[in-house]
Amino acid sequence: MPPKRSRTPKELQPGHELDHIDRKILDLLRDDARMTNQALSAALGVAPSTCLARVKALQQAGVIRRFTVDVDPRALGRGIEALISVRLRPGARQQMVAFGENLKKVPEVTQYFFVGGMDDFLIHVTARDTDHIRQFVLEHLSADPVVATTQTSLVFDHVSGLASH
Amino acid sequence: MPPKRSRTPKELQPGHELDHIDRKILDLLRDDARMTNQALSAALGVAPSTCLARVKALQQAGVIRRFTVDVDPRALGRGIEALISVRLRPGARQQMVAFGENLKKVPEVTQYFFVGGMDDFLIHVTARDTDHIRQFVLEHLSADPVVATTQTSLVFDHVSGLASH
DNA sequence: CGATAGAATCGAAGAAAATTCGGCACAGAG
DNA sequence: CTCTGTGCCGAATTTTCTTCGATTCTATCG
Repeated sequence: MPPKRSRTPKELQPGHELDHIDRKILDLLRDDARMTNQALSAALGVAPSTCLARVKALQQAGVIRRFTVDVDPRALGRGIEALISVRLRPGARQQMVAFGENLKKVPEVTQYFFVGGMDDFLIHVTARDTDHIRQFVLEHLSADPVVATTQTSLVFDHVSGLASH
Repeated sequence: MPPKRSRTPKELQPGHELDHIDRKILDLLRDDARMTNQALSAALGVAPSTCLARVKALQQAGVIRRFTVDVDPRALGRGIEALISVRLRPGARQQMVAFGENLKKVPEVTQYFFVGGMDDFLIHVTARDTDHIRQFVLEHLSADPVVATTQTSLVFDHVSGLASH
């Protein structure tokens, strides 16, 4: 029998209140998700088995969406970052979801926001150089008929993964 | 003797070229950083010990900056997100670094960008409700003498943690 | 072409950690 | 007070991690 992988729900289960131990777990795992369960339980003052059950419950409830790694973009040959504001054509507002789905498949896109206000999307991209960014805008944005306007800003510094107590 | 924790350099070491195996490691760990070393090595077709050495080298070289968890903000009572553009006073451009440092300490701030273009900063915040956002802007931005203008946009959808092949 | 030094990989053994599970303690309901 | 459900504990089991010497690969040099 294959080792059954416990299914993590995509959606956050409602009604899952977090106590101070849960919050401390999240805080510690945010800093180091590879911390051993023993070290975690010791820092919390509970038994390892209890701690493990907590973490599993947090995953099961969708509080922890996933464990991941923070990779330096420069190591992947993406030394430059940009933020691109995109406004869609007024008539194409129904294709916003589809537009977002397409963005997920583009390797240069690391994250994007669907926002209210003047613009519709804000896209965060990583690239080799400015030419690479220009190529991305031309190929994936300007060429798309639903896109009305774009505005690109270079990122000089990006700080992420901050605590949320 | 306490188990000495191998120090991970803050800065990316130059000259660390990634081969296709390294890239696959990063891809797989991005999806599930808690994947066992055995499963990882099996997916790569190398021995567990080799795989472990690779991962350690990637950490040591600063390619992997850290292992972390993706937590649903709603679980922490932060059901609403916003992006806030900030322009600083022309005379206070030297205090930009200090401004960023202060942002790191504010719990509502999950990430921020220091950008070129019309605005100087773009801040991503999570909050309980719109009043909470308004309070954040008043307390941490409008009240700061170096801040010239702000513009807040609500986030309807946020997709992050995309692959970067 | 062949030799050699260096680096990377492998495999197995020992150490450490995760996981399971039966029992216990506590809180709330009846 | 008793019952019941929930969460916690801790030891035994299973799995995984980690180390290390031997081997293979690779690129350079004679």
